[in-house]
Amino acid sequence: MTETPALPRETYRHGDLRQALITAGLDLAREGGPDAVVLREATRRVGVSPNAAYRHFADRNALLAAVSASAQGQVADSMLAETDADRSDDAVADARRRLRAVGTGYLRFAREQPGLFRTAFSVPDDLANSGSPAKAGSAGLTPFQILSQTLDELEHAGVLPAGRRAGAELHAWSAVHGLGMLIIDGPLRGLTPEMIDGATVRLLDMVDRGI
Amino acid sequence: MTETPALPRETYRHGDLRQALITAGLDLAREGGPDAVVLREATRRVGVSPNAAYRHFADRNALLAAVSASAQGQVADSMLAETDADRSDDAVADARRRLRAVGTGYLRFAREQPGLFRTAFSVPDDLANSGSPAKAGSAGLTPFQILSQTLDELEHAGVLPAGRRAGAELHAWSAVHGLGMLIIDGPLRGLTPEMIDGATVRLLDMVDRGI
DNA sequence: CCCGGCATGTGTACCCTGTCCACATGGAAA
DNA sequence: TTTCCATGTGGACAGGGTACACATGCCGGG
Repeated sequence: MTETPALPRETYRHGDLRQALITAGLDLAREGGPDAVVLREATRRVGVSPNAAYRHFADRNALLAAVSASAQGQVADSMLAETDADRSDDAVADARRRLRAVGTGYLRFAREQPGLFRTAFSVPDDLANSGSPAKAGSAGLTPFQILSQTLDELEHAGVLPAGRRAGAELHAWSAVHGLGMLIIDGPLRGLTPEMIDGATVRLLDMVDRGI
Repeated sequence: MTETPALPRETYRHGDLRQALITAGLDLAREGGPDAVVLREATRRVGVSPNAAYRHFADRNALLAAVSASAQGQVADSMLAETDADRSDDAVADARRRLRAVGTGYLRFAREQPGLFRTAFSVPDDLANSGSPAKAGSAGLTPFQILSQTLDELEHAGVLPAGRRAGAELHAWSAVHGLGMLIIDGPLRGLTPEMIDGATVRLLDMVDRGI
């Protein structure tokens, strides 16, 4: 952010080409999803030759992975943005409300930033990396970690039976993620925002009842 | 299937180039997902010049859409393959079992044919087309139609309250589809088949409880 | 303070892909 | 039989990923 893009730079070295490429990649992803993250275009926007990228990323896929991780950080922010920090004296209601908020934030991001959302989750990943700092949002937590914490609260509040706690991330995430995908480029495109809101609420009802 | 691929054909006309290209596209998709559906490669495998494809498809995207629809037909077959036709005298148990079977078949396909699964659902679609014959399996039903019928049974059996029937496709599908995506290239890759089986069962539990 | 090495960028080149245009061919309808 | 047009072919162009050789100048050791 310290230099003017697409203008010839003063110094031979760029300063932080790696981050600049990721930022450019995020712009591309926002506009057109993962396929739009084109290595040559990213370097062009940064004002650097195409091959310069190879000093910082093994190949296009490595760049895309970095962009994807960064997008996941934005998802994390969106998830937390929906939660209100103040707690009532009803731990059960709090915990359930919080799970809904996290899901709502997740789906809001999917709707508002479909390109970034697809990019965030279209790169093959691994559970082992689900806590990688590269995927964390401003709060330092990755989407998976946020969900995990929320489920922990649910368990402590006694809403989620201990026997169902293990792997619960999976189920909650599946439901919400699936709806996100179906809304973005599945058969649910074209629904009005109101209809999507309704579907979101009812899907979260299902999770609330079923988890 | 009537001609030998990659061999020079006898006649000037191909016979059914359109279908041959779709078949080749399915092979490509099976091996590498939607991105692997490369127009030139498909024509190459069929033994035809690249431009010949343009007599049958407006562009690469149209080919991909046709391949995707065909893949959805295979998903439909997989969903039905899991259901056993015989009914007991317990309509409630039957209906619930059938919903599980449909979900299981869907997820089995995702695991066994990840490339085709991704291809089936990576093409932007519309609810209005969810019943298009191009997406139907051998039984003449599309995945969406199969799910709808199953939910109708659930409602008739009294398991699904009438007030929750509308849009229930959405929620059931979301949950199962989300798990499929997470298994294929989300953070759940690398789980053993047993773990995936367990996750599948428990996810279907959640749907069963929550829908 | 200077200098040399190595990280970082550049240029050139190759192959692959999608797609446009002009042209060829031959099966079928008149 | 003749003609027409649906179907294929060939050539060409732009854009993309990436390998290889080369350039540059920042930085640490003398």
